[in-house]
Amino acid sequence: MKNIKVLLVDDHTIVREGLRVLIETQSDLAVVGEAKNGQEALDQYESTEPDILLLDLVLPDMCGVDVIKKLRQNHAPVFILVLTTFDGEEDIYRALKAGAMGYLLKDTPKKELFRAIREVSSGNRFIPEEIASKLAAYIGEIELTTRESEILQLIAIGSSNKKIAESLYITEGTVKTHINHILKKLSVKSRTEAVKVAIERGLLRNP
Amino acid sequence: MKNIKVLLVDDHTIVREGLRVLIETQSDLAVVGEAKNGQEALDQYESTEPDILLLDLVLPDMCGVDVIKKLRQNHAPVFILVLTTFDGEEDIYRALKAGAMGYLLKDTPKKELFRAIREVSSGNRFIPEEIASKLAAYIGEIELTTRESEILQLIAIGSSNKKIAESLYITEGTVKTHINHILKKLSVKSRTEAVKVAIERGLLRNP
DNA sequence: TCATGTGTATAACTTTAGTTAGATAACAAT
DNA sequence: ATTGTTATCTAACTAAAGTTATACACATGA
Repeated sequence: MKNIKVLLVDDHTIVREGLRVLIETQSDLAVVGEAKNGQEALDQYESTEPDILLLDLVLPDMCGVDVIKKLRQNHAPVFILVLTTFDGEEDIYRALKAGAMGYLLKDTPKKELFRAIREVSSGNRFIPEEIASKLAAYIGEIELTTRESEILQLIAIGSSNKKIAESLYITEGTVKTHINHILKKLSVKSRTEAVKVAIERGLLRNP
Repeated sequence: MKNIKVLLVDDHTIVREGLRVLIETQSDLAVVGEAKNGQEALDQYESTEPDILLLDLVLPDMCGVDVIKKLRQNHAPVFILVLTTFDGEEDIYRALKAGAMGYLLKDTPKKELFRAIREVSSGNRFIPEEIASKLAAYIGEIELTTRESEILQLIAIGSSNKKIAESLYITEGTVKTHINHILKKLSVKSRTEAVKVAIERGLLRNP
C-alpha cells in the first residue's frame, strides 16, 4: 500500500535516480515525480500533488529557499524536507524560516531519510540534533543590513571602494564605514576574509 | 553474471546508498564495497579488489586526487572513474593528470554512468565532450609557482602581507611582488578577487 | 660559454583599504 | 515630547595593498 507520494528535486540526475530507487524499496513510499530545477519543481508540484517534497537547496535556476517560499504562498500546508550538503548556517536558517519542516544532510543513512520522510509528510518537524545545534549557534549572529549586504555582494565580485561608491551613488567614505560594520559583524579583519566567510556561510547570491 | 566489481567512494551516505541500488539494477555490475573517506577507500581497495573505483573528489580526510595518486603508486593498473559535482577546471585537470580514466558529473543520466563504468573498467577512457572542452580551455592557463601557491593559501586565510612575510621569512616587498604575479596570472585586480577565483577554480587546499 | 628565461628576492613610490569620530534622519517606546 | 536605537551618510587620518624597476641565482639550449 503506497500512501506517501514523494516529489524529488535535485539538479544531479544521478542523485535523483539513486534516491528514486532507494525510496521505492519502501512499500509505503512512492516517487511521483522528479524535478531538476526550481521551475520544474513548482510545475510538478501542481500536477503530481505530492505529500512531501524532497528538496536540494542548490538549483540551477533559483535558490531552493525561493521554491519553498513560492510553494507556501500558493498552498497552505506544504510538507518540505530539505536534503542537501551543508552549505553554511545561513541556508539552514533561511530554509527553516521560509517554512521547511525538516532539514537533512546528504551524509545521513537511508533509514534516517525514510524516518524523516514519514515524520515530515505527517506534519511533524524533523531536524537532527547536529543541525539544531548549528542553528542555535547561528542565532547569536548579527544580521547585515540591506546596504551592508549590497556592499558585500559588490566586494565579492571584486569591486574597489571607489567603484562601489559610484554604483551606489554615495561617497567612498560612506562605503568604508559600511565595510567597517560588515567586518565587525563578521568578526574579520579585511574584505578578503569577509568574502571568504561570506562564501562559507552562504551569504552571497551567486557564489 | 556479475563480472564488474565496483567500489563506491563518496562522503554522502545517501548518495552512496542511492548509487548502490542504482548500479545493482544492472546484472553485470556489482557493488563490492563503500567508502566514505580517503582512508577507507584505500583500505577497501586492498580488501575488495574492485575492477573500478567510483570516486567523488570531495572527501573529508583527503583530497580525492591524493587517493588516485596513492592507489596508482601501489597498484599498476587502477581503473578510476571520477563522479563529482563540478568544482572548477583545476580539479578535472588534476584528477586526469593523476591518472583517473574517466570523469563524470553527478548531473548525468544513469545510462551514461553505466556506460562509463563499463568503458573505464575495461581500460578505456571516458570523458564527456562537455568536460573535454572545459579542459581544453584550461590548458591555456598559466600555473602558479610553489612560492605563489604558498602565498595564495595564506592570502585566502586572511593573512596580511606583513604576516605572510613573517611566516615565510622574507620581506613584505617580496610578498608584494609574488602577489603581483599571482594577480596577473589569475587576471584579477586585487587579492580579494584572487581568493574568489581561487575558490572557484579549486586552487586552495582547504577552501 | 654565452644568451635566455624563470623563480625568487628587494625597495621606493602610488593607490587603495581600514579606522575613527561625528552628523542626520527615521522610528519605537514609554 | 524626549529619549534611545538603528541605518545611513560624510570626512580626516593611518595602515595596508598594489606598482614598478631592478638584482641575482640557476637552469637550459644555441
